[in-house]
Amino acid sequence: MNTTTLDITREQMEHAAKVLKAIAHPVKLEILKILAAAEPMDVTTLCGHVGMDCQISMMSHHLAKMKDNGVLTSQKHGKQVFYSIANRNLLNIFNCIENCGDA
Amino acid sequence: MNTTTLDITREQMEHAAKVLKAIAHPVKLEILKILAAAEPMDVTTLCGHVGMDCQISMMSHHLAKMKDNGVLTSQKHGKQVFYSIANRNLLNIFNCIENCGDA
DNA sequence: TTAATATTTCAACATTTATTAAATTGTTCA
DNA sequence: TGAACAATTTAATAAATGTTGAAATATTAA
Repeated sequence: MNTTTLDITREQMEHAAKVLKAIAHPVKLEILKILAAAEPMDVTTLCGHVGMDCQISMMSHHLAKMKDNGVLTSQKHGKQVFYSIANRNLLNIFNCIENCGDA
Repeated sequence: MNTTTLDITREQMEHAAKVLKAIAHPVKLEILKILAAAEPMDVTTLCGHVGMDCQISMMSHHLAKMKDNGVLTSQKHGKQVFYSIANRNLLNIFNCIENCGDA
């Protein structure tokens, strides 16, 4: 029997669930991927990278939720708002997921 | 400017989003944590470990969803159904999240 | 075969999330 | 000032999730 003791409190669990919810969406993962390659980036440019089915309002909603949950940060320069990844350690989730694809 | 190119297709992204959705919930993360320490485990025992607010029907729903998305596997022995983690690589998500807490 | 136990399924409902368009705010520049 | 642009907010609606209790299914044991 394989075992691993994870030392995580219930509160940490609640927090983790919020963070995961904030990124558990194809477009939101795409946003992370794009920012991983080139951050910071403004909303309109980001929307262009995501693809033709991207609407600026939807993008703004996604970004706001990710920012609310501490996944992203933002900085305003003139008319534009530039988003960045708050903690790039989170990007390890992609490795983790790639290795779990063929379960 | 920090950059990292992630080689992940849109399809992988869709899949990843499904997996993340399947675990982005405090109780579901708790289930993973418990199974990480002692798998396989039957539904009733699992429910006992989760705590007083656990109802067997709710547990069953959570387990079904996680199984549907390839996170868990199950095996029936007599009256009981024992659940296991399909791919323990997924547990790295916990490390990843612990390090991202203080963003 | 009936009773007891373990789990799933069903059905109803409340809550949350996603999507879209329109209205609003804030900034720059002519 | 006011036109143009970037982004957010609001509001309406659709879709997905979470929760609960009751009923149904399956297995074992009496």
